[in-house]
Formats: sequence, structure tokens, C-alpha cells
Amino acid sequence: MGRPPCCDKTGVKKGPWTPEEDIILVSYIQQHGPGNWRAVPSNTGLLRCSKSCRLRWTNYLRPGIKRGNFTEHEEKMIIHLQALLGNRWAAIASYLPQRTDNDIKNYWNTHLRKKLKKLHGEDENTIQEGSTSSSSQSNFSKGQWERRLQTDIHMAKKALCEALSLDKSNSQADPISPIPVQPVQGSSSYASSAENISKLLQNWMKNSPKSSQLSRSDSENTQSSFNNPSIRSGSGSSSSPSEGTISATTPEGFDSLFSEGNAFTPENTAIFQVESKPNLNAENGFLFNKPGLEESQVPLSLIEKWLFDDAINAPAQDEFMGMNLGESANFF
DNA sequence: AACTGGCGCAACCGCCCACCA
DNA sequence: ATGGTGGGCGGTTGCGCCAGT
Repeated sequence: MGRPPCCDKTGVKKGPWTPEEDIILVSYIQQHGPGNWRAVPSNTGLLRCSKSCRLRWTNYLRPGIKRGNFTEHEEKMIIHLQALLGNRWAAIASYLPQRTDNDIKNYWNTHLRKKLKKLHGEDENTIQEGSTSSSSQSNFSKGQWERRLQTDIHMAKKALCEALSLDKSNSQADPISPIPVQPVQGSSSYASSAENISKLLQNWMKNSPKSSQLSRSDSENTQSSFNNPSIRSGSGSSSSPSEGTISATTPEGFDSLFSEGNAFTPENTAIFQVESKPNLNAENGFLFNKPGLEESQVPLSLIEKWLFDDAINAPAQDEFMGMNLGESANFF
């Protein structure tokens, strides 16, 4: 039969996550990698649903997440992509690798929708939401649906093209390149996450005088995990400690890294160096190495090859931004 | 100073689909 | 082949903060 239930609802904690819980979760993921979420609550002692752990990780703790104000460029992209893809926030988020779908969704609901509403008046509903909600999708004319499908295919091709030519894409000024993971400079892949935690902990320490005492046991736990060089890749199903290595070579260990006045900086984040040539894992944002699979040896499936070849031959590089998206194209 | 309403965001809920036993 | 679960995703809610009165 199937698997046992992910968690019984009794005794499951809800509401905002505490820094202690964050540390425990990050520590665990450092050791075991993201994935197998069902095992997380039991293995960590967190009184959280596995789903809650996954969401906390993907929306807040995951490496490479950029928080704060959206740039004008990001706004434009979101508006364009929303017009093209509808409320498929995960798909939109894949074009803004530093933003989570939840962030984009929130930003859309709180900022952009109102902006557009102002701009369009009451017509906004027909322009924007008419193309988005799943309930109205059934009302799509065949032409609309096909156009959307074509757009998706075109984007998939572009995404693949970009992904397969990473070297170039980093410097290309294509504003809508769907890069799965923001290109990382050297070794700072984990630093983003650690930076999140660091900021979080600094606030926590300011607000909670007992925190240092409390974090004692946690830090012992997390120290070992941060000094544990193994990161497992992907879903954790195919895991090998050698797949990715992180050098956490601080003699003071985790405590010193997160102690007040010792926030993560470009200098000290360098301690989390990924040894050897990294591969990007789009799902979890970690860098890891696939043993025995050099970059030049990545095999292309037939479909990938087709998409890649077709994308190269397609002259529609500017098609995306130039598409008639109604008023939204002239939003700025 | 106290109250109130709006806003922003983190987290939850429910559905769906792929996968597993 | 089938039933059940994990994980992904979009919609919604709840709560804290802040400006206005």
C-alpha cells in the first residue's frame, strides 16, 4: 500500500517559526539535504508538519533568496509574465530565481494588481484576471489557449537554451532569461541562506537576552552540522556525501559565525567554499557535483536536443517583450 | 494616548498529480 | 492495477505594523 500519513494533526505546532526552529531545520538540511520532508519533524524533533517544514525552507530559508523591495525590472518581468502565464507563480518565479513564488504572489496581490487596477480602472479584471484564474480558463477560446501553449513552449525552449549555455547567459542582457538559479559567484551559494539566518539571529539576539543561553544546545547541534562537509543533492533519494562538499573551516565553529557583530560578509562567507567544479541544483539551490558527469558530458535527450536546436534557429529573441500584452506592456 | 482601518507578509489550506508499495 | 502518500502549487487567512483620525 501507500506510505504512512505525513503527520498526524495532533500536537503539530502552527504559526510563525521561531529562530530556534529555523536553526534546527537548517541544521538538519545541511546534514541531510532538502527532501524526504516527512522524516524532518521526527528526526529533528520539530513539532511541525512536514509540509510546513518544506514551505519554511523553500520560502524563507533556502539559499539564494532575495528579500525586500522589488526592482522596477523585476516588476516589469512579473507583469509581463503574469500576462503571459497567468497566476502560475511557480513558473513566474523560475524567471526570477532569487524570488519565491510566494513572494511574487504576495507582491502581485498587494502591489501590482492595485497598480494595474489604478491604471486600467475597472477594465483591469477583464485584462488581467480574465487570463489568469483557473475558473475562467475554461472560457478560453481555442486561439487564446493555443497562444498560451505556444508561449509556454517558446519559453521552455528559451529556458533550455539559456540553461545549456550558462557561460554566455550570465553576461547576456536578456531580461527574461529563465535562469533556474541565479548565477553564483564562486562559492557563496550557501551564504545567502546563512545570511538570512544571520540577519534573523541578530534580530533575535537583540530582542531576546536569553537567546545566547538558549542557543547553546542548538549551536552545538548546528555546529556539528555546519562542520559536516556533506551535502546531499536534490530530493535526497540519491545521496552520497561526496556529491558536494562545503568547507566550514572556522575554528570557532558555528557560534562565532552567528555571533553578534559577526554577520556574514563576502569575506567570511568564503569559508563555505564549494570544492571543485559545481553544478547547480535548481530545486534546492545548493551547489553540488554529480560524480562522473562532467559538464561537457551532459547527455541531451531527444527532446532537449530538439528544443535546443529549435531555439537556436528561432529568431524570436525579442518576441517575448514585444508581444502585445495589452496595456501592461506600456505600464511603465 | 487610544482607536481604527489598511497594508504587507508569513503561513496555512486544499487540491492535484506523480510516484510508491 | 490500485490505493494512498509526498510534494508542488495557487488561493486564502491571520497577524503584526503603521499611519491617520
